[in-house]
Order: sequence, then C-alpha cells, then structure tokens
Amino acid sequence: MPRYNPSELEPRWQAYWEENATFRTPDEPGEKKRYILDMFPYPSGDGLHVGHPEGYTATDIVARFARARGESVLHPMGFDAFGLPAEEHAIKTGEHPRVQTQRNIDNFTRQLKMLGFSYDWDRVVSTTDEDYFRWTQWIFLVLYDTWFDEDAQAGRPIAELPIPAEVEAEGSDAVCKYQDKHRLAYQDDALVNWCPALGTVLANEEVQDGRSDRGDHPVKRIPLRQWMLRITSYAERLLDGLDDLDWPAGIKKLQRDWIGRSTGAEVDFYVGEDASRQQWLDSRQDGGFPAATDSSFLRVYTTRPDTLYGATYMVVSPEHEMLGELTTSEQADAVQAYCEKASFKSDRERTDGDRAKTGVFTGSHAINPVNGQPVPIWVADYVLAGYGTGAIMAVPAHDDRDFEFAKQFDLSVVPVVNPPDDHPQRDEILSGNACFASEGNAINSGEFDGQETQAVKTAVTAMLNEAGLAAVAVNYKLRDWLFSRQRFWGEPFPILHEIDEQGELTGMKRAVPDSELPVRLPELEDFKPHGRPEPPLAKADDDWLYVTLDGKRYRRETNTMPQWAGSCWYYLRYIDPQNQQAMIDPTREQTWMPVDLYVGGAEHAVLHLLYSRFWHKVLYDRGHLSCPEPFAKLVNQGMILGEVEFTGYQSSTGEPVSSSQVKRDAEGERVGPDGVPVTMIKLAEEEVSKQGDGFVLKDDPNVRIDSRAFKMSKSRGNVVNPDEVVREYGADSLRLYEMFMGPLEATKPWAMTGVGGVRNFLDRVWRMIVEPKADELVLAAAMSDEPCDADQKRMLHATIKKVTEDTEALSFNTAIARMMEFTNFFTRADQRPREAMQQFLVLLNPYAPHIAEELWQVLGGNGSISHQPWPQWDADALVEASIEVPVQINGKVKAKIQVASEISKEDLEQAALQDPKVESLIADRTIVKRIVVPGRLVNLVVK
RNA sequence: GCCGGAGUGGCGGAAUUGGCAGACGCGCCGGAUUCAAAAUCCGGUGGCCGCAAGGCUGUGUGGGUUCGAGUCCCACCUCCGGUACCA
Repeated sequence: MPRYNPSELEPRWQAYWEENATFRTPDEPGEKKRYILDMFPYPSGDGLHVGHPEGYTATDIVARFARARGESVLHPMGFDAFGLPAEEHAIKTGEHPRVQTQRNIDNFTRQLKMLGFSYDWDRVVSTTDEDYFRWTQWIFLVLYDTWFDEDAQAGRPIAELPIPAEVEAEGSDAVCKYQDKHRLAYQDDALVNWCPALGTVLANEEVQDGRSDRGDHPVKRIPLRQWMLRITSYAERLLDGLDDLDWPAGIKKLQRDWIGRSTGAEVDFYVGEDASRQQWLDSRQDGGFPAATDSSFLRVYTTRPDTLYGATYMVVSPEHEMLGELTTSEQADAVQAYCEKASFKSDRERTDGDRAKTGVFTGSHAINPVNGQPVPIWVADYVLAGYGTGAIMAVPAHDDRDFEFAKQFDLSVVPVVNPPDDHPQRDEILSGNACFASEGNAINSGEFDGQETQAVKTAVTAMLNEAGLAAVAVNYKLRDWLFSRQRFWGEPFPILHEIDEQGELTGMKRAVPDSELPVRLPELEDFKPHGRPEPPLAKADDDWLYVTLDGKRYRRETNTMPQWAGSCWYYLRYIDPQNQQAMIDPTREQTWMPVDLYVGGAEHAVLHLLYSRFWHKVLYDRGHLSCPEPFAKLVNQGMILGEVEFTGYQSSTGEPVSSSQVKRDAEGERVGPDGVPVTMIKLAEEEVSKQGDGFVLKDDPNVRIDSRAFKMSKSRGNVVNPDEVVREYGADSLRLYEMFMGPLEATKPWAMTGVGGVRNFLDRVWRMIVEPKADELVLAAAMSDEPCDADQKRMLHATIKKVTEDTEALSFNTAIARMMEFTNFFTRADQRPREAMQQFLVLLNPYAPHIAEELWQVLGGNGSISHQPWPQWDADALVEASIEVPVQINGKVKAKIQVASEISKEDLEQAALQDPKVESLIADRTIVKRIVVPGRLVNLVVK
C-alpha cells in the first residue's frame, strides 16, 4: 500500500535539499531582497521545545513563499551559545563548557534539520566561535573608542573629543582619564551579588530574596569595578527611532516606558548658613544656574515644579553624596544605622511592593526657593540614588509616596492644587488628609493662584530660572548598561590594564590592538570558583593574564561580557559570516539590511531589542553601517501552553472542595473555606462536565473544577517534545499544526489530537493524488488531463487568492483552513485536473514542504517544487453567475434570494420584494425604510 | 496598584473591519463499508420550544449609537502576561 509515510520521505527530501543546496542565499540578490530572521536560540541541554518551531515555521513559510515569488531571500540560523547553564555544568562535572555547548548545538542542528527549515546552513554562526566573538570584541572597542557628542546627538571618535585647557595643562595622563570619563564603554563601581559561602559572584537571576538560589546562602551587595555602556546617551535617539518601525504597538510602548523620558525642572534648595543666603542668591542672580553642584545647596529633580509651594520637606537617598554634610551630630548615629540597613537590602527588597515607608531626619533644613520657608531634610530609601539627582522635594499633598511618608512621620501637608468641585475627597484633600496627584488650579501659591497646572509649571520654572535657581531638565528611567559579568563562559574584554614595576595597577588602560583579536579564553584546570569576589578568569595562568606591549606590562581585564553581547549584532554577521577582514562587508550590508521580518518571543521585547538598537546606532554613527535601525518589522509569536488540564481540590480529609471556595492565603497557599490548605488533583476529561461558565465534577455538579492550560515546564511534566511529535506524525504535521492552532501572536494551548487532525489532512492530500487502492505508487484514478470546469476553476483560484493574501499577512491558520476546503472539494470530485493539483502543491509547499516535494514528483514534476513560481489567481475565474443574498426584515434575516451577481441596486430591491416569503411577511405592514447593499444584503424596515 | 492582551459552541479558533455569527479542525452522534474492527467515505452537531413546518434566543455583564453591533462608544466583571516607590 503506497501510504503517506513521512518518516521515510522527510529525511529523503532533507538530504536532497542539502545535497543540492536548494536554499543557498543568492550571491547577487535580484530586484527584491527579503531578510527573514528568527531570534536565535540558546542551545540548552533539553533540546528544542515546541515553542521554538512556532516562530521558525512562520519565518520558513514566509521565506519559501518569497522565493517562489522571485525574491532573493536571506534566511539564516545560529546559536546564542554563551551562558550560565554550560558554566554550571562545567563547575559540576569539570567538562569544558565548549564541549557541552558543541554537543547541544549539534543536537539543536539535528532537530532543526529534522523539521525541514530552509535555512542557509552555510551561514550558521555561534556567539562562542572565536571567529565570531573576535568581532564582538572589535565592536566593544568601537564603543570604547566613541564618545557621545550631545550637540550633534551622535557618537564620534574619542580622538575628536574636545579637551578642556585645564585638563590639557595637566598632561597626557589627565587627558586619558578625561577621555575615559567620556567613552561609551567606561568603568565604574557598581554593586554585585557576592556570596561568601559559595565564594562567587552571582547573577541577579541566581539570587532569590537576598539568598543564593543554590544552597540558600546569604548574598551581600558589594561594590566592584564594572564595565558600563553609556546607553543613556542614546536615549533620545532610541526613543525617536521607534516611530518609523513596523513593530507591535505594545512592544514600542514597553520600550518607551523602559526609556522613561520625563521633563521637569532641576531646582536648587539653599542649605548653607542663613547669614550667607542673600549673598548666595545674588551670585545666582548674576551667574545663573550652574551645571556643577556644591555643598551650599541641594539639587532636586521634579516633574511638578508647579507644586513647589507645597514642598514641606526634602528627602535624599541613603547613598547621596551630601548626606554626611547634611547630617547633624545629634542625628549622626540614627542616620548611619539607617544607611547601613539600607545597604544590605537588594534593589528588589528596597523597591518591593507596598511596604511601609522608612526614613530618618538628618537634622538639617533647606530653604524653599519659592517662599523662603525652611523645610526639614530627611533620608529615606524610597528615594533612589540613581534617578534624577538622588534627592527630592516632597509634596505630600500631591504625591502618593510623599503623602504616605508624611503621614508616617507627621510632616505637614499643604495643598497647592485645587481639586475639582465634584471630587469625592475634596474636603479631605483641602484639609491635608488625602492626596491629590492630578492637575488643577493652583491655590496657596502666591501670585500663581488660580492658574492651571501646565501654566504654573512653566511660570514657576521661568521665574526660578530667571533667579538662577532652576532649569528645565529631562530625565530618563533608562540606566547605563552594566556590561561585565564575573563569569568564565563569555567573551573576554579586549582591554589591558597597565601595571607598574611592583605589579600594581596604574589606573591606565589600553585596547588590545585589532591585529591581536580575538582575545581567547584561557585554559583553566577546573571551573570551580576561587573564593574571591573576582571573575574566574583571574585564575588563569600568568601566560594569559600578563601581557607586555610596547615595553609596558599589562594585566588583562578578567571580567567577561554578558550574554546579550553576542546577540546584539548576530543579524549582521549572517550577511557576511566568513569575512576575515571586517565584521561585515559594507556593500553586502547595504544590500541586505535592514532585517525585513524579525520573529521571536515577547520576553525579549525590551532588553535584547534595545541593546541591539543601541549597538546598531553606535556602529551607524561610526560609519560601519548604512541604516539607522536594524529591524524594520517585528512580530512576537505567542506562547504555546501545555495541554488543558482539569484541576480539582481536596480537603485534608479527602472531601472534594469546589474551586469557587478555594482562596489564596497570605502566603499564596491555596486554602479551603476553613483556611486549611487543599491538595490539587488532576482530573481526566471524562470526570468533568460543562455547567454554565465552567466545569463541574460529573459525580457531584456542586463541585466546580478549574480548567486551564499551563506554561510548559519540566516540573509540571507537560512539556511536548518535538522529536516525539515528528516520530509519531511527521515534521510536516508538526509544522502545519503549529500554524493551524491559531494566530501566530496568540497564546494557545497544545492539543495532541489537533496534530492528528492536520495529519489527517495530509493523508487526504496524499489520497487526492495517489491511488490508495493500488499496490504500487500510481496516480489516483480520478487524475485527469482535462482542464478545470467552472466550479473547479473557481475553487482553485479562490484558494490561490486566499492562500496568497493570508500568507502575506502571516495569517497562516486561515490559509491552511482554505487548503483543507480545497482538498475536501477535490477529493469528492471524480475528475481531478492535474494542473489544479500541481498549483495546489505549490501553495502547500511553504507549509508542508516534504509532502509537497514528494507529490510534485509523483505528478511528474521536474526538480524541486521549491523552484516553481507562485501561482497567480485569475479574478475572472472567481466571479459567480448567481449569488445568494439575505433579506432582512427589521435587521433579522428572514429569507434568502438567488440573484445574478452583477445585479443592480434597483433590481435587487425588486427581487427581494417579490420573494414570496418576504411578501407574506410585509403584506399588511408598511415599509418605512429600505437598505439595499448590492452583493451583500437587503434590509427592510417595516411597521 | 499601574500597563498590555484576551473573553465567541464540549474544545482550538473563523468572520472581507459595521452587513447571513460559528469557516476550518478536534470531539461527539448517526449511517455506509466490514464476519468484526481499524482505516475510509457520507450526513448531523450553539441553546431553548415544537411531531413537524417553523419560532425564539445567542459572541463575559449592563447600558448606548445604528436600518443593522462579535465588530463602534460608556461603565463594569473575569482570566492571562508584564511591571513595581523613576519624584
């Protein structure tokens, strides 16, 4: 029996494609190019997950479709192969991360090939290849060699940085240090998670509630010299660039919010001696608002300068540099104790949830510049050191956080914005017992009373600016990018630190010359932590660690780059993966960039995409790239959940508990109505039945059952393995099912019966062309060389149209539905024109390429079906002689009439009125309105 | 709390953007084929009322706009995802 046997035919066609290099990227792209990109995977030891092939199938369909339409396609794949799991494995087993990584890459490659994706396998890159990370290091050096010119809003070579005369005068070391302060890649002290018990520095994701994930040991935050990338300089450009991108609106918003631009004012509050205040004010009047700060005043950033009259106290962050000077001797102990406590808290703890506000009075006061009133200065950890100036003016009447703090410590509340007359809490607000954070008319604000918030903002800022006490300011939530990791399995930094004769660091550093790249990872005896808060590379032999260059001795940088580094620019290397002379050939870059379609998970919505855009813009500024944005169109595929599960609950005594009575207690534990924890039990579909909105236990309909699909996870045991699906149903069925489940962007649950459904469809396609009853592989008896009749032609051309349009719109599920209709139609026909079958296979090919190739050959086609041009539909063939039009009476369909498709409005109305059913329904009533939409419907409004 | 997204048959989902709700698939029911089964093929399948013809009702809830609303507007509910004091 010549049955459809994917396990035989799929590997055969995969071998054919490989041998014939069917999907090689053309060297000289034709008129239209299309760069179709997947977010490359981290090759984990678990292998491919069914979530991966969702996006990969979508892009593969688009790639095959575009090729058939004569476009030149670049469709590559690679591996984001640096990362923590391989390193942890190495620490445990002593096996070099490279070994395990290669094994995983091999397995991923096998699985990807098994699914028949049309990648150009000659262009595979892995971020761990020396040939690749050589250029990652090179790009780092571009960042290191660049400063950001605010006026030009562009990155420029560090050599072009204007050096102030006073720096110049101090000599070349001072100039170097000045330059270092302006580079896009610079060093700064930042806090790391140091775990003394494990003797290692941990990544944020390895720390849970201040304790290590592994072993549950305490983790301390200690400052360590770190590499930072000055992404904040590009904040404005990164914001602006979003406008022209064809990205989901949600992702753009996420990026905008992450960058978090706000405008307001910086305002200086005098903190010096009362006696010198007038002198200070005079100097400001003459000199204007200074760029640099000194200890005579406290500078704050606010987005609500209109509420300055309501600023009743100030707060500085525990890390604020002026805190020491502001603290009076009486308060010194309390302040010191408070700051110490704060320093032990992680960022997370400090900003976690709605915990009560804490803080300590410093003992000093500042003078509110608008009214000359003294206001107390507090220190509190609800003010973040890294945002704005690290200090705030607190307006408890109009800021929820300040209000909460003021209530806690009994500070005064002065309302300065009048809430609307109908505001439910108006009286409380005006008496200082509630907070009103919206806009309105000013009150208690001197000359500004009665004006609207926006006007007051501008006026107050202008007034203070006139006096040299404030200036308009812009702030971003975006922080500079902490770029170094204390890890082994990452790219080494191509940086050398100068050491003197005693082996001490001099503080001077230099880039490794281009010709010396790549800086390879050292060979280590083992990968176990060495117990110091220093990166593992510090364990390397002196051969690696120390370098002599131009007569000077250097110690290599021992931090490594984060995993993001390699993924920031891989899309460029695919274009020219073998280039030994450059990161990318400029002509090729111009030919293929930007990426026309980028598909991947929404979890990378912010970081990966923002980091990539940042690097891209720097490389663009420095003349290495021709387009300002890397990814023209972005699509996020939705998550695939496990099979739907029915979950019931049981009390401790084994009694079933209705899910409507199960609540979560304070710890998040599920408890029954008595507050005692319940146990979850998995139920089979047969044990439940539908009732109302939900499901209930069949045996006891009073017990409600939860029904939902969960994220796939090993611990839950609901992970679907693509290897098994391919073994059972074939790769074409897996591909087709992933696309048929629903819209690409939607989150959707897996259902193995659905895979059976699409497999059924492919079996039907097979039998539509191959004779199922014959012993040999022969064409179906119904196959005919006659042309299509009118109905067949209409079905064929309507299918071509629908599949073409839906594929273009990435609406794969409906395209597949249409191909199913086509197949149902033609399997019923006893004459199946060969030509229709052939055209159909070309449509099916992007979706299920193996069976399409096989049947194409069975039908006598030459070579690969992938070389066949995409069919065109004939609009004339779609026209039907007569169509059915519904007739509504008062908006409800009461009859259907058969009319000529080209019928005029008047004739359609006549036809509707003459329909016997309609006649009888309107017989004794009057028609008050007639709506006639030719080709669509007739609606008669009667009384 | 805030920000996104989504609520349509037993289930996954369609619906040319305001014009016949439920395409297609799964599941289920009936029939054909078979000694029997699998496979296959044909038909049915939102709910309620009715022997039937047919009628009523129906896209999370309540209101509104319209000749006409799953689709637009207002208010609310539920679920999923993200986020967390950014002044």
